Amino acid sequence: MSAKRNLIRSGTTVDQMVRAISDRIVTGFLRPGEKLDEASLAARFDVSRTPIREALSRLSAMGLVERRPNRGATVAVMTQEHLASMFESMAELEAICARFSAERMTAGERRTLEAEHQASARFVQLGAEEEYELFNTGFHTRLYRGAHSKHIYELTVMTRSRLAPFRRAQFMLPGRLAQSWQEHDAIVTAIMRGDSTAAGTAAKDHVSIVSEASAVFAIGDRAKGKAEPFPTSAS
Amino acid sequence: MSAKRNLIRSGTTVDQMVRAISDRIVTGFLRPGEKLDEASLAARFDVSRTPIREALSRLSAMGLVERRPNRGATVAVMTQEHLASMFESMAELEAICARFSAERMTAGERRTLEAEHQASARFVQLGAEEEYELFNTGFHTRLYRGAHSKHIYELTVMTRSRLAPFRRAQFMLPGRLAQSWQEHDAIVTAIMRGDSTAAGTAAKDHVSIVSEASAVFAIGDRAKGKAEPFPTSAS
DNA sequence: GCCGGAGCAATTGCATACACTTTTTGCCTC
DNA sequence: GAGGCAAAAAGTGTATGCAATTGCTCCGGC
Repeated sequence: MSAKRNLIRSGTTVDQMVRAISDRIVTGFLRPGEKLDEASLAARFDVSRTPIREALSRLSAMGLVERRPNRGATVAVMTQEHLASMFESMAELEAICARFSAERMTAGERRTLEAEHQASARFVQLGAEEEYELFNTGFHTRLYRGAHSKHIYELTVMTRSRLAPFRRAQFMLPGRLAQSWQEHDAIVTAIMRGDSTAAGTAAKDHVSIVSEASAVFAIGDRAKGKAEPFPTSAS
Repeated sequence: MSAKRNLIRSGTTVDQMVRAISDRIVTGFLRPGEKLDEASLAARFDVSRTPIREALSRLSAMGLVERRPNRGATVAVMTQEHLASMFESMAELEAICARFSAERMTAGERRTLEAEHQASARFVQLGAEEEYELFNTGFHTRLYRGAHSKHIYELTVMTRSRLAPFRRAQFMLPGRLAQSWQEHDAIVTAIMRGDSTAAGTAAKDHVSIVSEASAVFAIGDRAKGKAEPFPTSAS
């Protein structure tokens, strides 16, 4: 085993490969539609083809790469339509979670949700984007858990993780923090009232706005033709 | 390659293994929580461990088996709560598809949907369960496609496939065929009118009823302990 | 008698070698 | 010169062997 890889402390080799390849995909180092040759990847990361194959399987399940039998794997092409479709799905899923949360959250869950939400106002005042983003993730996770439906939770988390790369830049928009907080407030208020319809609507609107904000960035990124902003390691 | 396996007509070895293992899981031959030893499975099906490993990966992604690093795979335990949660999700997803279909289906899609639906009345009159089940799958698929949202489609199909084993027996209930057709009719009518709210509600109700019907069977099936109804090929 | 650690067996993870499928390239024919 | 077929090359799919991790058992100490 190469000494190099020992330094990258982490779990199994497959996990490392999954991370390594998905990183290169979401950062654009590997372009959509690009062919992923098993042997090359294996050589590139100094492992055998076996863990590469398994990593590609997992990435395929995640939707980051496409695999066709006997024809190898390619980086999944995320068309603008598909991206829109995923945000749309995300809005519907969040709406479901919010509705269910309004109906099913325990008193304790409601208290925690509201408390954390109120606490996050501080980050808005300070303009602490990092911290707010961290809180934001937790807030939504709470919402998903509050639905008390394991499968809905899984679907939602999966969709969110697939959208993650396209959401990164949203808080760079001026005033987005405060607006986000207001939207959260509408959701929390509805949930505290037990008003599932209002909670659903608020959640859907929240995602829709994020969607628009992100789409601008995602597409802007592409359109600008930022083709080579990455360290072309080795080759 | 053993001549035996050549007779089992199908794609790659991994596909066969996925089918074989998932069959044994959904039919109860492999019980929930049971350990899935790679070597044993490989010997059992007369293949090497490699395709078995990949099959287990896929089944894990499907949610049929659980895998822990260095600890092997076990048949996923599907609690009654989780099953209920999945049917609930299915109802919500179908509702979304129906709503979107009511809003977005093209004139052609609407025509086809209605035509096929009307044609299926014949299967009900004849009591042709096999044919109706086949049509039924197509009907729902049309609904999912009609939503014109690739990601929603994927989520819905995925959830449906995970529920498939628990739905098989539903049409064995007396009068279920006619009732199913009536429910479909409500959905189709709403979609033809472009009434998304009504379509969503009708679709949700439809799944809820299927859910109740299936739950009875699923649990009954297990309790009866149908352990050995399968052609134990070889060995 | 119970708890803890070291050694051993069993099983998973990774590497390499071989087989089969697909694709490309070059040659032959029209 | 263009089209098609065939053979080779490239790349995926499967098998097998070895390394590494886990869990168990057995022995020793408290």
